This record gives sequence, C-alpha cells and structure tokens, in this order.
Amino acid sequence: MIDKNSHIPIYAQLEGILLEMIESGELKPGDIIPSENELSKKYGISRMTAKKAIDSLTIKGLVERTQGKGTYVSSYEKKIELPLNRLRGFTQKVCEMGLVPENKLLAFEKIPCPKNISKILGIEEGEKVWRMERVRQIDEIPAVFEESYISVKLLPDLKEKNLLESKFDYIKKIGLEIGNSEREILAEIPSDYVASALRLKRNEPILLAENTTYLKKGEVLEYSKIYYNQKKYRFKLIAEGD
Amino acid sequence: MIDKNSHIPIYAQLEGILLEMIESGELKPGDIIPSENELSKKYGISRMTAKKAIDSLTIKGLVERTQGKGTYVSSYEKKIELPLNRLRGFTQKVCEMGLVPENKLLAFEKIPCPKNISKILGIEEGEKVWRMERVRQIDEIPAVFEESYISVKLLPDLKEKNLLESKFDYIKKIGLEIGNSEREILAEIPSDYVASALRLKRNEPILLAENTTYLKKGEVLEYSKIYYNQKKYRFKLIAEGD
DNA sequence: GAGTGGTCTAGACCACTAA
DNA sequence: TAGTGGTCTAGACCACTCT
Repeated sequence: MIDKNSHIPIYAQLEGILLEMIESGELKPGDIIPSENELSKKYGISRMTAKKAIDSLTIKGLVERTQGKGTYVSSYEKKIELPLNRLRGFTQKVCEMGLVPENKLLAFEKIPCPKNISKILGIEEGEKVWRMERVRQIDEIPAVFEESYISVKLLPDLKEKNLLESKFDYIKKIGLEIGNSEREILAEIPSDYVASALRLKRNEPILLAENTTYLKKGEVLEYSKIYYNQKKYRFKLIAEGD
Repeated sequence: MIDKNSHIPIYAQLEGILLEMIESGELKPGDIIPSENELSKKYGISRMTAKKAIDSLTIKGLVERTQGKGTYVSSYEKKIELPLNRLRGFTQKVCEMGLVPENKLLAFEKIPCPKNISKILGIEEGEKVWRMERVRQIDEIPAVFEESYISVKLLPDLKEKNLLESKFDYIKKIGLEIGNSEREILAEIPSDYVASALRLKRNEPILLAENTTYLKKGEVLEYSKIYYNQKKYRFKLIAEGD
C-alpha cells in the first residue's frame, strides 16, 4: 500500500490513495474519511504525516475538515454563475434572482495616495484618495471582498451611506459616466485578513480580479482588487474564435 | 516579538513578521531570508514551525525556496499578457512576438467517452473520443497544460503530427468552422501531475479555464481544460460598464 | 564538508464537537 | 467524556548546493 523506501514522499502516496478512493466513488460526497489517528495506525505512519496528506486534499477542495467533527468529502453545491466580462455582473445577477446584496463596510478612509496606486489613477503621489474595503454578502454568506481606491477630487462628497447602498448608482447620480474596465485575473492564496473576511480557511486558492475602471471620457475612475468566493460562484465568459 | 500564549498560532505570527519585512522593503526581491535553523534559534521555536511559516509565504508566491540553497524573496519577472476572451490568445500573442510555441504531446488516445464528458460533447457515453494532453512551451519554459476531448466522428483522421503543429489549423483545413467558446475560470491547486508537467511546486495556485468550444453551426467541437502558468503570464480582459 | 530545505517520527497539549 | 482536528516540539535522516 505505502512504500516507505519510495522516492515519493509518504504523504504524497497517502494523498494518492485517498484521491483514488474519492475518484473511484468508494468515498462519496458527504462521506466521512478515516481520521488522522486511524490512518496513522493503519499505515504505520505518524499522525503528522497523515495530516499533511489530508491538508493537501483540503486546499485542493476535495475534502472539508472541521475540528471536533472530522473530514468529509466535499459535496458539489449549486453555484451562482457570474459573467467575468461585466463590471456589475455580481449586482446584476443577484438582482435578477430577486435578492439584494448586503454590503459591509470594513474600511472607509481618506488617505494620501500611495505611489503604486497614484500611477494607476494618474494623479500625484500623496494626493488625497478614498480607500474602501467592502464585503458583499447574500444570506449572510460572504461572496466578494473588494478593496478600492478613488480620487477624492472625483467624489468629494462620498459618504459611508453611498457605499452601503450602491457605489455605482451614486457615481452615476452625480453625473459621471462610467466606461469600461481593464481587468487582470489571477489565482491567489489570499492573505489571512481577506480569507477571514470571506470566512475561508487559510491557504485556499481564490480568484482575484484587479480592475482599472475608466470614465467614458477616458480618465481613470477607480482601481480595485476584487476577491471572489469560489465556493459559491462560478465565473464565466465567452472566448471568441478567430 | 512572538507571543507563545497568543491565540494566533506561532507560525502565523512568524509569517506576519516576515511579510512585514518584505513589504517594508527590509527584505528586497532577490534577498535571501534567514534559514529555518536561524529562525528557530532566534525565536526559540522548533524548526518545523519556522518551516510552516515560510511554506505559507511560498504558496502565496512571496518567496521561493531551493533545497541546498535557501529561501529568496521573489522577484517580479516580466510577464506576457494574454487576453482571456480570445480562444487563440496564446498562439496569437506568441506569434506576434516572433516566437513559435513548441507543443509536447503527453497523451494521445482513442477512448470510450466518459459519462460527464459525453454530456458536454452531446454524444453517447462510450462513443469513441480523442483524449489529448499537451504542454505548450516557449524557450523550454512550460506555459500551458491542456487536456482535451474531441469526438472521433468529427476528426476521424486526426494524427499526432496535427497536434504537434496546430490543432486549430488542422480543424479549419478539413473544413470545420470554429465558433466561440464558453469558458469558466477557476483558481485551483493543480494535481501533482499537472504541477510537474508545468514544473511548478506542489500546492501553488494556478488559473484553470474549462472550455466548451462550438462549431459555427452550433455543434460542440471540443471540451478542454487549460491550465496556465501564472509565473510567466498575465491574463487580461475588458469588462463592460453598464 | 557545512549549510540548506524536505521529510518523518512519537509524543504532547489544546479547542472543538457530539453523545 | 471520547474522539476529532490544530498546533508544537526536539530530535532524526536525507538530498541538494556551494565551496
């Protein structure tokens, strides 16, 4: 079963054994898998080694662990489909479903613009910018963590209230025309801060979009980093042939 | 420095300390960071705990480790920009740069179609399909791992040679018109197999696109999973305002 | 050969869950 | 209270890199 003299680490061998059990259907979604103690006894390895194998399956999303309960094979949940190539895909989709996204404001401050952000926004370093952190959730489930920067010059009278409702509606209301957004997509392990805001475990991969949003007249409106909870959402787009 | 009675795990505290040193510029890209032994002595913790902190920075992409050498703060490398909303973005971009992507065929077989794939391709379970695994690389650096399925009915005479050159050109040559592709984007920890094909370390996050490509007349042509090496590429698209 | 990271062990204490 | 996973230790052996 496990070859202790193999050049393949024991934890990787055990991970393979468990993976095989999941893929073959021997362990089905929702099933509990053997505990660390059981595995360490069964294969004559230390508990730490067994744990390492299971932890690896965890960050791959194949199993879920709960302290005090055990480790269970992940079930596929119904996920909400979001278009990655729409700026307001999230809001739109949620509204279509008759739900209202709830915004939680984690930070809202007026700060001197850091150098890297100032380059993107096209303003001077040190000029005042709004810095905001929001979590958007539905039914108490965090869906999106957003960190964004907007020049104070563009939105001098921005209030907390506007962020708790709809930032975009407010921007349109004061007469600014929002254009398109350049979006870079990354797979990342989030910081512990972002992970806990989305109620995710440490070291789970997450989709990140870095956005530079323009006004219709060409000026940069906003720079934002949006982290998406993949547990609940699927991200789609259409790629064109040639 | 480190509070052993804190509710925050020691490894998380140490990770924070190192992160702070990197973000403050005390440790610059390319610098070596203290070894596991040095850290365990300095903070009076075990080497395993120090390792856990550094491993976490590794999968977040902030440092890179080499056995026998040490751990270094990651340098930002120039990355090639690819459009996520173009089917042939990779080929196109590489050709624009005057380079030729080299294809390595890892698997090419005619198999009975598995159930889940048959649903997507719109054919009967067990009907014959081509299953292919390719790695595309530039200058010996793996860029993309692709696993794909195409009905044998559509491409009865597909040869290894066609895959080593250009699959799409071959498809066009035999008179099929390629349409658009529905693409789902995911952040994933790849299997060890995929990771090693792309020469990545275990447990590093990666961008995955799952594609369903259609012919112009509506039929499904291909289902493919494409894994992108983020180390070398950046993925961009334009999101439309409203 | 000295130093590095990679793996592994056999124990320990803790926080949490469920009965 | 018993069992689970989360953390941590102090050692050990190995493979690798550099000199």
